[in-house]
Amino acid sequence: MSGINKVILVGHLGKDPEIRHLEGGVAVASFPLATSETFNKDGRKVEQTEWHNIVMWRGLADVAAKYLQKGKLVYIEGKLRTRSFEDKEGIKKYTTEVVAENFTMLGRKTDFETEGAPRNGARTAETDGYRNDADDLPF
Amino acid sequence: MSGINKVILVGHLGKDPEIRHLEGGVAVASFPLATSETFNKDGRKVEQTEWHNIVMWRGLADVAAKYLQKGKLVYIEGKLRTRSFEDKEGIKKYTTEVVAENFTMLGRKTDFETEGAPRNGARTAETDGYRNDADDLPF
Amino acid sequence: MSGINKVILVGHLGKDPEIRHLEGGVAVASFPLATSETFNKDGRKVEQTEWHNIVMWRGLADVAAKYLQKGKLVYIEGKLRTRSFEDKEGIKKYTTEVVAENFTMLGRKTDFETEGAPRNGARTAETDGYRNDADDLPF
Amino acid sequence: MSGINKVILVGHLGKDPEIRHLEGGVAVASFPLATSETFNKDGRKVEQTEWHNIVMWRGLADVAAKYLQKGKLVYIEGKLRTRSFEDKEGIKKYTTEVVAENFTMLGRKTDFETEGAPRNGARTAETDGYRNDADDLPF
DNA sequence: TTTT
DNA sequence: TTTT
Repeated sequence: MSGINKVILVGHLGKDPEIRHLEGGVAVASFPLATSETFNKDGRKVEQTEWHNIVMWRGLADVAAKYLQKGKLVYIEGKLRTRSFEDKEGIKKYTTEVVAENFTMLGRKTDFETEGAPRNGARTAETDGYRNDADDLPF
Repeated sequence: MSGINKVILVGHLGKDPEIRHLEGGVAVASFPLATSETFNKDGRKVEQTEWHNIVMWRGLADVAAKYLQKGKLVYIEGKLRTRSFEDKEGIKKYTTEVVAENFTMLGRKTDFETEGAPRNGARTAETDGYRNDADDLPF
Repeated sequence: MSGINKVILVGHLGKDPEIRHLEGGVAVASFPLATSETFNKDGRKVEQTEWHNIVMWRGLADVAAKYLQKGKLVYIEGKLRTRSFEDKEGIKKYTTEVVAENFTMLGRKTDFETEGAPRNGARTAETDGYRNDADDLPF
Repeated sequence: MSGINKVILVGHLGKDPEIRHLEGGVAVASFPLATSETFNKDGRKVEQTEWHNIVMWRGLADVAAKYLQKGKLVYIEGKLRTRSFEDKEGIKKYTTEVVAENFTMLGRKTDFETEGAPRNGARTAETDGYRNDADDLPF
């Protein structure tokens, strides 16, 4: 039976998205996202930051490349996926990623403006609330 | 600023929960959870299963120990947490876990009955929809 | 700026879906869904049931018509939408509905078999985890 | 069996929270929240705003009274609840509300500063990521 | 490596 | 009635 595998994050990009193109031309964007939590410990405020590896495919990767940047606040919805790989020493390791299915930019209007984009009315419908229509992801 | 780090899963336990008690008596339960996704690939049905490491603390661990079992269908809400550890060879590795904040059992009523529990009206409010009231988790 | 409007429900259908076709042929399915919550009140178990009006459009409505039935357990993801209408006395009233964006059937395999469907391997990828690809909904 | 009834919203307050105290002293805060969605219709950008009635109880209401204000951007998690009431003409009507279980403020640091609060370091752990510990709500 |  |  089918199950549910859903992740909801609101956080800041730790770096600009890194874009790769697979053989066949499929675009893949990836970047780290920080979600911080503040709580009281013995009367002192403590901040705990969790880092997530975000991966975006195809059309979503293109939009990410265009609008997401280090420091931006973003809402991301996706699913968990753990895959194995071999490091340089040939040791098998595992990594868990959040494969994004859609994202929405949060924050001030100026936050949506990028270097390469016009400063007036640059934001399109696709920038906020972009939904991946490619559910035929290769995994 | 604070962010959001939320995971929502519906899946089946791959094993009975494993219960440990830390020095101080704090209970920790852990078990693998499978979420399956079925999709069409070239006209054939393909099932993809993702495995998640679930961790429950304190009161939630106690309830898990009492009611959760291999094969049960459960809804879990929690957050992502990646931690490092050294394997037996002393190699540093990372693992990502879902730290559960509450869970709800899904499925038939008979699914809530366990070996050790009475067969009549055994299910209490705590079994379905248990919420962790210990937000002072040690991480 | 764009926001987030998301609803996640797991519950049982109170009735079979009711299917209508708008002028233009667009299919709309609607049905009530019950989500129950059990809690302790003064030592006694009390069950509280909340009823939700679910609406599905286009392809999702077709799948609902085919597979969803009174009593089935289903996971639904969607968004809130409040609209006004006039009752028979001409009094303006409001109703809040959950416009589903995708759903997944939960429960036993036999629960996925319907009257009109073959009893062997009838379940297709579309039955569980159907995602609405029509984001151009008329509202 | 227990179900899931969960709402996740990110939006702006349409008004300051309105605080009432029930007999017994229980605090209740309520306010409208707007979630906007932008999409393309025939090449033109169209914005659709949905309004939600948010209700917060007890400790959560107190925190809301202290920190939430008209215009603020906030993440809210809660559940749906439909209740009936009689309007001034004695006509029975229904209203659906989102009973918040926790909220997190989003946006710039200056957005967390209120009239009555000191401008330096005013924000405490409670302002972002407040979780309602009173699950014994009166409904 | 983000943000407050 | 919010925000962009």
